[in-house]
Amino acid sequence: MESVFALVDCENFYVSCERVFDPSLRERPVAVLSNNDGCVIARSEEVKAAGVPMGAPVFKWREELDAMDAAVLSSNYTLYGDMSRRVHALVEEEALALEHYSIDEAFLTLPDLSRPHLQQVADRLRRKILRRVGVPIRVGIGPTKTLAKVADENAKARKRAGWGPGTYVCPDEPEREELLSRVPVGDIWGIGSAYEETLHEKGVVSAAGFRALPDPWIRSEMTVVGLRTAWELRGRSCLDLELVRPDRKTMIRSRSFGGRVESKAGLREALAKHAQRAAEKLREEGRVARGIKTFITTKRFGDPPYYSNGLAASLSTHTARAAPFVKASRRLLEPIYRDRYRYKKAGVMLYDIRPARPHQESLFGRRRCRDERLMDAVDQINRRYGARSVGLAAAGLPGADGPLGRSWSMTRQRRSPRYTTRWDELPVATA
DNA sequence: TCTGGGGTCCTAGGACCC
DNA sequence: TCTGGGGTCCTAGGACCC
Repeated sequence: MESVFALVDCENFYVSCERVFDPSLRERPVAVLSNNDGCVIARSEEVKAAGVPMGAPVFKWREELDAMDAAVLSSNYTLYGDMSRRVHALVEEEALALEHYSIDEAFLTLPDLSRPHLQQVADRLRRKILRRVGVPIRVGIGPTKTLAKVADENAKARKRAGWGPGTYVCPDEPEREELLSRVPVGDIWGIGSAYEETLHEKGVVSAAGFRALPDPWIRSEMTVVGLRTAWELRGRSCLDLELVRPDRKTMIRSRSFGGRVESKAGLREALAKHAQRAAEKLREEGRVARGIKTFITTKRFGDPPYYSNGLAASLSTHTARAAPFVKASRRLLEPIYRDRYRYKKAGVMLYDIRPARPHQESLFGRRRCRDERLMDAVDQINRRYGARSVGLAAAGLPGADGPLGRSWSMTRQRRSPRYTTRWDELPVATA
């Protein structure tokens, strides 16, 4: 059966989740912040209209946000993750097949019906999610993923202009050409700021202009990735649904510091925390890793001089135990650490990851069993009594001031309750 | 004072091998 | 005066995404 692609995109997802459970937010502008409460990563329409960009540092926009009486919230990923699961489950009921593309987006395939018919399907889906989850979605439909994205963008633009409910089906040629001539080239999925600049220099400003470029030029300037995008815009599908998520190849755990860290001891503690968390995550996923890279950086804005460095190593065996990674992170810090820099961020990356095959870790069978039981116990205690109730001393003691002191601590001061995943944080209805 | 965190893919170039 | 022609593997860097 012929099929078409649809993209379901939750509108201002994090803001919408917050508004489901706190109706007072529905009448107010809302911004949701990144970890550390540093940047704005989700904005209600009012906040967008005021010009606050995605990723904007909140301190720079404090006045604007205050002036419009915006609610400024810390992010609550537990809540968003659970809401995302609900949306995906309902969308799946309507789909031939579904790809969980991101926390707030899903690609799906639908039967290739007439355009008015597809429009009905999209509108029905939107009503259903709104009624049963409370989150408004947009739906864009087209013959390829990239054109479904274009349709979704168009649905957004039309809705802002007061023309539609937030659903749109990509038309056939020649109307499609007319639509693409109005899409700025930088708005195409797969064209970021660097390629946008290259294309502008060539005098190409619209999606229609881009897809008309000769293949060899696109291939040489933008690799096969760019070429696929052009073909998709011409209606030839090159990107399939990814029905099973491929196993991850790397895992990064990193954080910016609340303040600045200069001492080696401070960095050591931070890296140990990250290594420990990464190993914990590995165990959660039933995987083991062998490669580890540590990196430290002073950040890029102001505050010179800039320094950034990293170093990688391979352990003697695949593992998911914390201690080898913590030890390695300490060793790898030595050659890259430089005195007198004010470090802003540190992290570890694990690579060479594969599924754990039970009882194959190393020759030291007895030792391994003991360590495995220890890690099981650690995970159980942390699940029961809260994250990081126990851990390695190298990663600092909970609540104690290690070398990192307060500069480490992550601020998340305005997080809303985890309404849907914690019994003690359920919303209360009063009659 | 204050600027997120986590991923993927592709290419070029070097090391090494036969 | 002259520098093979393939391969593979690895890494760094650049591009993109949400």
